[in-house]
Amino acid sequence: MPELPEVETMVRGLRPALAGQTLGKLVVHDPFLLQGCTKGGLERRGRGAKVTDVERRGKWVTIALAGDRGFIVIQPRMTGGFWLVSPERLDHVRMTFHIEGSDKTIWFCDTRRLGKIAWYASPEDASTAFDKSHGPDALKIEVDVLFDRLTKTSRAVKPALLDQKILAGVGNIYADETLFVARIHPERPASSLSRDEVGRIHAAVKDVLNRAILAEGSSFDAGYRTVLGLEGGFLAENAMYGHGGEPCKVCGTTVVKTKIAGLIGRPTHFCPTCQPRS
DNA sequence: CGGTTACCCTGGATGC
DNA sequence: TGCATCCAGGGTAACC
Repeated sequence: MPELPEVETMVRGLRPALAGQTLGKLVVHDPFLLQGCTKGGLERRGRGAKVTDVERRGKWVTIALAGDRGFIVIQPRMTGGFWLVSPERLDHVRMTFHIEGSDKTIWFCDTRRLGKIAWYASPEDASTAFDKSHGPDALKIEVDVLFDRLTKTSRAVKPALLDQKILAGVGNIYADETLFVARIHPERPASSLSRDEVGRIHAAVKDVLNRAILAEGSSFDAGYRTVLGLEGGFLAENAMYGHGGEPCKVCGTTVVKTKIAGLIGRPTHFCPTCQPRS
């Protein structure tokens, strides 16, 4: 579930609760999610550690510990999320942080167990790992850089937008909304985009992501919730995801829900009139 | 090498 | 009711 706006919302909720606090203990409930560390090792690093900061990098949540305690990276992927209030499903709890000197607990839950929890010795090590698989953040990338990166590939523009190596943070919901706002067909070869078209994508991606952050992300079914267990409101105002078969809010044409090459199992929504192929 | 697909995992919704 | 199938916000390994 979580894309950039959901992860940003999580971090904004987590930071005041965690940053500056000391962990009485950290408990790994499901070692399956661990990558490059063990339950015992991570719990030992966490015990008595002071949290210096909580940040977002792309769709990663990073938790910096003081001194030599290292740097924790959590990838929520499809169904991961943090709770400052008791989660609805205790059987989906994968890790908990316990604040020293209080009875406060922060839960990390992940229904489908596709999320990852990694530990790095230093922020630099984590940055190296991040940079290997990610391009510039979608909220910070400059238009000329986006043009160079997008037009280097012959893939369709939608899978290119979802490729974290091109830019970091865009996921399926916001890729569809971005291309609708930019009036670009999702199957347009990325290499065929003009400067003007990439300029529209550049403006749209920031507009869409910032509006989604203001709405605290997108919630449907039993998926993503804020750290307080509330639903994000973006799907009440967006035009594409979840609106297949409905009239386009701009022109009234029926919104198409389909699958496109390069994106197995992921739906793509677009308006054939607002987003012509040519 | 670049593009595309299979697969990781779980549970809710839908269909027979 | 019970069982099979499909679907889902992400990402990576393997394939062609």
